[in-house]
Amino acid sequence: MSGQKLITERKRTHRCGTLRAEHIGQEVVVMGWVQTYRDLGGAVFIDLRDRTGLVQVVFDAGVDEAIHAAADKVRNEWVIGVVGKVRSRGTNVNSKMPTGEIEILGAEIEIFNKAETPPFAIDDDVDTAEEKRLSHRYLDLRRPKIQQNLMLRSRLNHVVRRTLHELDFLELETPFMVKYTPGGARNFLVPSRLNPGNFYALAESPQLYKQLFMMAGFDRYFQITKCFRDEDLRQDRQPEFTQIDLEMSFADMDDVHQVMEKVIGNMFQEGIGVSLPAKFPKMSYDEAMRRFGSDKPDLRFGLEHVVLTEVVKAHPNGGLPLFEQAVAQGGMVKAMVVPAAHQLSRTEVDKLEPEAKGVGALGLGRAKIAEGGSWTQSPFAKTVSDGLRQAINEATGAKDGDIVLFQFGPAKLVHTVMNHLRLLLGKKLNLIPANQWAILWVVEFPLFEHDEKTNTYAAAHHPFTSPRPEDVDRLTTDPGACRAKAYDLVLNGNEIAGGSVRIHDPNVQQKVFQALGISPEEQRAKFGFLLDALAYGAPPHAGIAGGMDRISMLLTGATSLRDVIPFPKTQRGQDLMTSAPTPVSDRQLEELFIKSTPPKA
RNA sequence: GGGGUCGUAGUUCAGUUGGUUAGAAUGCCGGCCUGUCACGCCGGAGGUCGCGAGUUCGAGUCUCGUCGGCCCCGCCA
Repeated sequence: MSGQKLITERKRTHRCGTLRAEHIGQEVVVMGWVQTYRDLGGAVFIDLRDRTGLVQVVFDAGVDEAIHAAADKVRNEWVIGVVGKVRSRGTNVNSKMPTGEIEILGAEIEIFNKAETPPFAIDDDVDTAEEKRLSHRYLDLRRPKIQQNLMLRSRLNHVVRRTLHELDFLELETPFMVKYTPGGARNFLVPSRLNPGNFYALAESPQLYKQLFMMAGFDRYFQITKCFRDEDLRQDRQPEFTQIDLEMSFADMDDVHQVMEKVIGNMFQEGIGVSLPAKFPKMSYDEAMRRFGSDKPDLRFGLEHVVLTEVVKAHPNGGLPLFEQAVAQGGMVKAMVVPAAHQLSRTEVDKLEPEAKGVGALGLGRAKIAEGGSWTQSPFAKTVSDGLRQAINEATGAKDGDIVLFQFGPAKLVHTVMNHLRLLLGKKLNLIPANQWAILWVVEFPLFEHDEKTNTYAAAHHPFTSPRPEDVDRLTTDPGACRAKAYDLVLNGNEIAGGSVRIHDPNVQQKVFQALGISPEEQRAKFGFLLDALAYGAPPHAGIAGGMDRISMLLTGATSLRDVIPFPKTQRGQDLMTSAPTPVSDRQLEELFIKSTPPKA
């Protein structure tokens, strides 16, 4: 009853979850793991599991005493093979199982392997601590839901490859071990034994290499590839992650958008049967910040922001000195209306204040609109002038019973806090509809970000991003006002792709470097090879990189990246199964000419 | 670097004001049972209360530290 005969001679004929009424009468060979066994004395029922699902096998003592005795010993998670005839369950159909119309009458059983009792049940319903799941990831990966996630991801990979091949893209590879360049995300470093004291960096992205492919004439490149960033982890951030990376020559922004719309559209259609619009709507960065305080707005619900800066300016001495002060200092004032219908209580509003403070706010201004448009439950109620109050009511559209939340101060902080509050209330008030997909391009990003402390500019995307043609002259006069030919793809409030048109004109590139304060020596040291390549005949080119993990997460309905990555790291970047990273021996370090000086415990 | 939260049986959790032998469900082991599919019934085993100090006559419970999981801010060109 045990051995390997089913493997060497009989071979598997079907996968468990695929059997249906049409197979009735056939003798089948199935193999898998024991999900559950139900021993009724004279009959043993076993639900056998493989990646396609479950099928019930019955071992009947009345039919075959010996096989029943063998099946009687089987336990959960044992790996077995079964030969038997598919038969109807008659009146005992289980409508909850896709295979519930049929069962296999076991005629032969082979036990490939016994199993220890698993530390947690292999079941989607079991709410096991993440720590336990990750330390026994090979068991966690047996759970049907995560298997379905990874099977969907496999299909998505296939769809991406097929779509891009159809569009004449070449799948080309780039190195993981690359030159270290400062700026941007922290790099993981790899010591070079052959070059003592020198290090490679693990690639943050294939960015420079894919541009070099364009300069080499490959015209259209793509790759589904790992990227590495040594930054802190989040629910939607892992230190190694997968990008759908592509680049195309003789292309402008719209060409990249069309390709990506096709790729994402096919992923939705073939992955989960959802049709997205052929073209995705566009929104400018400025509009996104103004209306939502975020460059990745979730358009599935309202609670839009209203900028009141101009309203405050138009009502000098309006009785809200804090608002006026913020405006006078170059800041902004924003409001958000929570309609009366949501019945947000005073206590609930009070609870928002610590939330706002948690993301940097000094406080949370609020007012409840009473009959006739007056304000109550508000620190501003007594001082605000009738004129300013009415103007704010009008600008925000706030009506009787509505609650208005305010923030004022530096624009960046106001946006951050109001965005946080909007997302928080969206969840709290159940405003986010299920099964809805809000996708859009966010375009016209600033080319540079200004650093207040050092009064310098940094590349908002990366230093090879092309400014809009009409902004090229401003590179030297007013860098802060330059807009980039850069774009992000946003789905339900998640950034799922980002890219840009690249600079192919060495003169423009020089101006950008100047604006960034990167000296010619520094340019050579960091990007010499790319500048050389630009000088040898670079085609106009543009590209984008999509976050495969995040896209998979959204399409599977998972709430964490860890549910679509087979072997993820914890928040501290550890692999609980292998316990990586670990110390290494002094001898290994010596060989690499490295000294390690971890802080003492 | 900072904030929040959690850690008790294999698992998920409960555990009162600090007070007898730390409980439940499920899983596991044994027995019975031929139509179960959350099978049922009977019986049994199973605990460094994350770890270390401290307070106390007495700590799962209070204090401090530490380790780890998760969420967030900073960070992620």
